[in-house]
Amino acid sequence: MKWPSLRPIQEEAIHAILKSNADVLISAATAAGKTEAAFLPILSEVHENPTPSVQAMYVGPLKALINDQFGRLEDLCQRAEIDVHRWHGDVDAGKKNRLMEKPSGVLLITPESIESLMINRNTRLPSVFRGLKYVVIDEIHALIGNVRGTHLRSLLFRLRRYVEHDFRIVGLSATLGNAFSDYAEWMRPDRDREVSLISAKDEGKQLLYKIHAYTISKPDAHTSCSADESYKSTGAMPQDMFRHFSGHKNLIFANRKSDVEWFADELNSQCRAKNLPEEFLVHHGSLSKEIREYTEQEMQKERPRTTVCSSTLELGIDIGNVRSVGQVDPPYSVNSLVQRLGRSGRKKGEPQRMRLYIREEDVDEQSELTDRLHLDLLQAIALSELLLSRPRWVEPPRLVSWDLSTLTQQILSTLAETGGCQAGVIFERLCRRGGFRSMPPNVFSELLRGLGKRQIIEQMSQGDLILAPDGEKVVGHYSFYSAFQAPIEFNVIAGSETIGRLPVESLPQVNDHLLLAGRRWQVVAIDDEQKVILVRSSPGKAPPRFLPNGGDIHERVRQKMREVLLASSPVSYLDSTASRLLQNARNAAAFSDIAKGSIVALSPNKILWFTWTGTRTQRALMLIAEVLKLRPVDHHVALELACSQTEATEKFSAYAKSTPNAIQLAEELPFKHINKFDYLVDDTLLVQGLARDYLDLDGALWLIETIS
DNA sequence: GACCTGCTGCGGGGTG
Repeated sequence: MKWPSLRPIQEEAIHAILKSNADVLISAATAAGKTEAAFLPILSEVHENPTPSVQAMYVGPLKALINDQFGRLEDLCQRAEIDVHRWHGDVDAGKKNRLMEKPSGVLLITPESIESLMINRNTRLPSVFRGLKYVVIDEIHALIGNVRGTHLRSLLFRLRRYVEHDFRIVGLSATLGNAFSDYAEWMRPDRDREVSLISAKDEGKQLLYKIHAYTISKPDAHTSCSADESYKSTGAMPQDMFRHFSGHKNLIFANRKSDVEWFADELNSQCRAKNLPEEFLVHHGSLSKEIREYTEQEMQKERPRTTVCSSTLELGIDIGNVRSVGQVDPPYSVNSLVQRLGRSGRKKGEPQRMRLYIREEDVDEQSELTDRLHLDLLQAIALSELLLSRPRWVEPPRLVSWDLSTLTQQILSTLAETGGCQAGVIFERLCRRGGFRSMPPNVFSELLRGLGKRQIIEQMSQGDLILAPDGEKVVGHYSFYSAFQAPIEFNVIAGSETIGRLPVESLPQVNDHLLLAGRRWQVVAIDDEQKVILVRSSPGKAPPRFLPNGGDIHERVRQKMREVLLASSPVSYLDSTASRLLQNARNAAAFSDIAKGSIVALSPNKILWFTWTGTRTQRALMLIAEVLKLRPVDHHVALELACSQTEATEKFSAYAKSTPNAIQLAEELPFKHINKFDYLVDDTLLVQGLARDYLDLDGALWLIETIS
């Protein structure tokens, strides 16, 4: 390959893989040569001991990533005469059939396609995977701690049945943080193999970092101004963004797809006003594949281009050398801030550049206390402080203990794989020796009974369980293969071009204006049958609507926000507005005694309880306050309660003394169906899972103790 | 208060 030398992580990986029997985790920035680090030793071994079977399997979270890696691995493998195959939804059936008939070499695949193999190609599995020695999991941080990771882990355990000798796992990631043990636990719950860690040294890159703040006037409650109106009052922010980013190659991340569209349009309007070519592109998950690929290709060229994007460009898709990264509004985790920052300054000697843009409401003495604390700015500073701290802290993955939705999917899949099976055998494969180790046998039986009651599965006279006709329908539909829930969407089409998709729950009306793919449209017609929205070009503009879908914020981030608020030292990377707003927030905090106690009385019958805690604990507190009939309002870092301080303290203490239990509390949740297959599970079981994974009662009780 | 991801088999029509 004409490389002058190997990188240190590549040399280390060769030793770890060839000279030991351990599983391996490789942690290094994107484009640091992780794929080669894993595959150089693996391919050497495959080359020396060829067998008529797939010998190494690469699992990637994105089709685009698999396509990228396919090219690179083909280059490496050609000379060694090792076959490389890819398998995902866009690969044609002929190629798939050929692999099934003559399995060999390296297979690149998605978790969902492994699921489809289990169901549709089960008779071929022994010959295809008999000689499997290595499973390489790319971007492993994107899979651990969510249902997709639980799914993949279960599939890998199921696959072991077809493998002659147990395979080793090599995980690749750019942000492991200090959570090595969580990853090791995920990979080897039985600790039957060592897991060794190989991580690239911090290169000590120069970092240019700035937070810009803007005040926008609060939408007037009396004129009931729509959410769209607030977009119009962002003031000097788009102009500054244009000055900071035009003429170079950059990425600007926004938290919402509607913001991506809005800011791309604002920035391109400025190009037009200045008679410059439009240089701002868009990238997010509701755009058509063609438009996303166009943006990815444009970013690889030399021309100055800035892409406004959602988290789609956080993962390893190759988008060339990015000069600086922008971020509109504070992100939600240190993890994602690290990933985003890491997209800039990849060239040797280039600094990393990050600009955060924070929108804060204009406030005065009369404004609500929570508004006067400028919580978005505080969150941005808190995340920045955690990002800049050494050693750096990032959120550890949360290993979900009772994913009943994905277990249900795996039960149905096992029945399809085997054509019928004893309950005990399923329990053995999926739970006792599978991915769902913490599942007690009695809960598993109850889950099966629930599926029987719903006529999804049935028991034959000899005792074997099989799929009932309704179960066959669930498994037979192509949407079965993924463990995660996806919304129903309408395609947006202009002429013969598919632009993107919009969720059925928030469709526009005919004649409405719409921004999508960085262009302005008007809706011509909506076809409910075909699920199609026809649009044509039009000068009017309105941001598109997508579904809100809140995620979790870690408690450490909220604690850091409190620390920043109660400190008095200046923060070095703020612009003048941000400094002024931080000082105002600190003054408001001092004036309202937030430092002294966590409860602030707003009126005789209204208090704010500052909890500064993570989403799971806050959720539990909200539910408890509901149960206590305190009419709570969630301000994220605080609870607003309709009572006096004495009443709140008394009621919460009494609750804490009543030996509360998490399951009873979970029963109070208004919506219990969170994940894809929850509709096949009895509520009595779901609340047990929710009590473990969705609410943090212990954290809530601990906070209650601090106020009583 | 948010973002992202994935999947099949078949019929119809065009091309070599």
